[in-house]
Amino acid sequence: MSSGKRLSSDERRAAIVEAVIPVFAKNGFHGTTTKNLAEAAGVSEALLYRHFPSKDSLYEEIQLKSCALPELDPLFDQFRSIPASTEKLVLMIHLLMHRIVIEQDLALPRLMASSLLDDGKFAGLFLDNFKEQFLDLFLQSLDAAKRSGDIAPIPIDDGLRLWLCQHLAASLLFVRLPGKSAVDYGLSRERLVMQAVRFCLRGMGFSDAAIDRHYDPDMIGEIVDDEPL
Amino acid sequence: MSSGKRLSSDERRAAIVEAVIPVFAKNGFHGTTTKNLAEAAGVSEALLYRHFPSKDSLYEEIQLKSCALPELDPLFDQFRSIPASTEKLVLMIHLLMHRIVIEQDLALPRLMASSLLDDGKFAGLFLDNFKEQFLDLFLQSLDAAKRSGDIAPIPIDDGLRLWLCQHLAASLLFVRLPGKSAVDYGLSRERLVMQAVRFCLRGMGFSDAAIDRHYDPDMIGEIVDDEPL
DNA sequence: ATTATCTATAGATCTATAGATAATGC
DNA sequence: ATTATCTATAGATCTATAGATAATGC
Repeated sequence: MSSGKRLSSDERRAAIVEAVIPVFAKNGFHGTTTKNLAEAAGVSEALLYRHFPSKDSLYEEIQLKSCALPELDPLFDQFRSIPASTEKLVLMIHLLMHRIVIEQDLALPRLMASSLLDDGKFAGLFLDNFKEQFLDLFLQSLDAAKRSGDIAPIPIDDGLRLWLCQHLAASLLFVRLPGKSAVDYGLSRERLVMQAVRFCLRGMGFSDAAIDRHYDPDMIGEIVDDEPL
Repeated sequence: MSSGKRLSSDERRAAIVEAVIPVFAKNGFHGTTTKNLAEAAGVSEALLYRHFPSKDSLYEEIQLKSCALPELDPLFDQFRSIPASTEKLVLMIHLLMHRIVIEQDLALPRLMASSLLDDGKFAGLFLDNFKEQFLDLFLQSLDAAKRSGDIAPIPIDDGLRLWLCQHLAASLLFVRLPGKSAVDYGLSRERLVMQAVRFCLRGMGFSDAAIDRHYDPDMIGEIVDDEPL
C-alpha cells in the first residue's frame, strides 16, 4: 500500500495533515472515512491513529491549520506597505473580488461552508483573522478616500462596508463550489469581477466620477501580475 | 415506539417527508442516520423503506419539495400586483434583506449550503426558481426607476444587480447558520438590514437623494406587517 | 534498541430486507 | 382481505486498537 518512504514522526504527521485537507474539504467530516484519509495520505489507518487520537482530532487540526494567518492570501501581503489612499481601497476590493476568478483551490471555502453548517467555530476563527488583517487597513484607506472627497457621506457603518464586500465575494465563491457555477450570470469572469467591484465601490459610497478615476481593472491586473507571488 | 396513529400510505409518506426535512438540514446527508430519520418521523426504519427505496431517494425528495415554487417566500407574492416603480424596487430589496432578521427556519439555507458542497443540483434548481419568480419583476421596476431618474446609468448588467443583492442576503444568512452569528457587526439586526439595503440600492445605481426619498424601513415595515401572512 | 509502520480484527454502527403482527375497510 | 406497521437481523461498513514486523540510528 504505502510505496512511500519512512518519515520521522513529525514529518509524517505534517504530511498526513497536508494530504487530508482536500479530502475532508471535498466530502465533509461525515462523508469522509478513515479509509479515505489513509489512502489519501498513503499510509495505513492504524498509522493515522498513532498520530491522532481520533478522526475528530485530525479534523480539528486541519481546520486550525487552514485558518492560520500565514495561509491567508499571500497576495494581500504586498499592499501592507502601500500608504492609505483611495487607490489602495480600490485595490483591496478588487483583489478581494479577483479571488472569485483566480481561486482554484476551493478547500478553504469548502471548510468554511462545512463549519457554518456545523458549529461555526472554524468560520468564526477565519473571519476573525480576516478582520484582524484587513479591517484597520480598510478603515485607514476609507478615511483617506473620504478626506479626498471620493466617497460621499452615507449612513452605513464603516466596518460594515468591509463585511458587505467580503460577504459578496464569499457568495460569488460559494456558488462556484460545485465545480460549475450554480448561477449563469451571462458574463465572462473578468467582467463579473469588474462589475461586482463597481457595485461594492458604489455601495460603500464612491461617486461615479471617483470610480471612473480610480478603478481600471486592467491596470490593477498588471500591477498585481508584476508582483512576485 | 410509534405512539402515532395509523395513516394512509399517502399521508404517511407526506408526514415522513415533512418530519425529515429539519433533520437532514441540520445534520447533512452523511451526518443523518436512518435511525435519526425514523425517530424524527415517529416510525420504524422499516416503514421508511416501504415508502422510499433508499436514504438517497428520501433526501432527493425533500430537496425537490423544498425548492418547489409554492414554498418560496409567500411574502413576495403580495407585490406581484404592485405596478413597476422605484418604490417596488426598493420594497423588493428590503424584503430580500429583511429575511435576514425574520427568517427563523434555517432549513432551506442549510440545504442550499449542503447542496453547494455536494453537486449543486438542488442549489441550481432553487436559484433558477428565484430567477424565474423575481428577475422579470426586478427588471421592470429597474427600468421604471431609470426612467424616473432615480438610478444613474452605470456599467453593471441589469440582471447581475439582482444576483448581487441576492448573494449579499445569502451571505448574511449563511453566517447565521451556526445559531449565533459568526460575525459581530456591532449593529442591531434592524440597522443591519437597513444599511445592507442602502448598500445594495446605492450599488445598483440609486442616487443618495433617491434612496432618501424612497427608502423608509419603518414605513415598509408597517406596510408589510399590515399584510396578511 | 527504538520507533515507524503494517496486518488483522474487535466492536459498534448503519443501511436495508425478510417475515410477523395488528389495524382497517369491506 | 388488505395494508400499514413492527421486530429482528443480515451484511456491509466504519472507527479504533492490539500485536507483529521492518527500518532506522546508536
